[in-house]
Amino acid sequence: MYRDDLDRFKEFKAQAPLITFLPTLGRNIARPWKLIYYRAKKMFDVNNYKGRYSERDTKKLKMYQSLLGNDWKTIGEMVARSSLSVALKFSQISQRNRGAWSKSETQKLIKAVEEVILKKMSPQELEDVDSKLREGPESCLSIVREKLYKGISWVEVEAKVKSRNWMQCKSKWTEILTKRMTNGRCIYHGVNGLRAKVNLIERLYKINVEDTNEIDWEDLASAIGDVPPSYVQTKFSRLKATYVPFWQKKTFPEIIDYLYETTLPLLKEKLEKMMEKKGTEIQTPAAPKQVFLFRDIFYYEDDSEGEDVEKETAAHTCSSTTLRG
DNA sequence: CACTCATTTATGTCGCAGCT
DNA sequence: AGCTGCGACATAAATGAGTG
Repeated sequence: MYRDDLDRFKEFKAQAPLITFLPTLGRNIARPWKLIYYRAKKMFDVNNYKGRYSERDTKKLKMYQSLLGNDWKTIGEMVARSSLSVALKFSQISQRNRGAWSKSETQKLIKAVEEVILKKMSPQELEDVDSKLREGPESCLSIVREKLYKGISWVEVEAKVKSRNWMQCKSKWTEILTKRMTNGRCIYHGVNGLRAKVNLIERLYKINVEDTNEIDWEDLASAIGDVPPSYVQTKFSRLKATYVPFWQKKTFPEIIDYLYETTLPLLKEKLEKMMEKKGTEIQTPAAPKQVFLFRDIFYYEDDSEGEDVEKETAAHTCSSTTLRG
């Protein structure tokens, strides 16, 4: 709903002065006036929404920063960007690595995430961890699912990893986590991938919501398997972009309808063909686990490429499944 | 070897909370 | 009251893998 207002807003952008428009807007949005105001302000900022930085912009930015320090406001004006944008961009380019993650960087990341998560736990929980540790050397430390991807302070992680900025860290972590949560199974590959897509579309159609932000991705994840919610989001984004023409001009329900009516049959057909050919070896998506063993997530061997590193001893609590059809 | 689709990486925006 | 910080998101771009 906020989205719609935004669009409405944009149309007015050219003609109506902010003052006359604001009260009208606020009336039918269920948000504090303050938030509306700041939102609006951003929207009316001509230096916002400028897309990617060109080489030249980047250079200029670097130069101005070395001249002016972190005076983002001024710098923003000079390169015609919002101060926010400029500050973020700088954190991304300043003396940081780019490209593929090295092994040691990855290790550092995992460690950093672990530390940050532990640090954030309540004294109570820490107590538990402690006593568990005392019980036995390799007793089963476990961690609640959500803690693995929610509420992590990425800025802290960035500080520990050093060579990457927080956003890079976050993407990378999602990737690692997805692998480890699914035990390295290729959940979105070949037949499974198709199955997952079909599931996803059907589920989306069924829940019948008006807007993206009403979707419970966590819940939807079971359509694909035991993955973090952000993974599902990415997949949906992809699905939409590859199959729905002009999706940018469509509303959310329109997109879903298109996927359901047009894309779904297509995918199903493909799926059938594939199953004939290769025989059926479909994996039912694994049921989401509420709790994970620490050692299943935070380990430090290189599982970089290749197949899943062998896990010694399946753990008691969680490992029940490797569902094969 | 080019084409297609998946995966990984990069980069911009959103919106709430909390600080000054 | 006005800002700023930052986690959550969305999506673009680059790279890689599979296949006819």
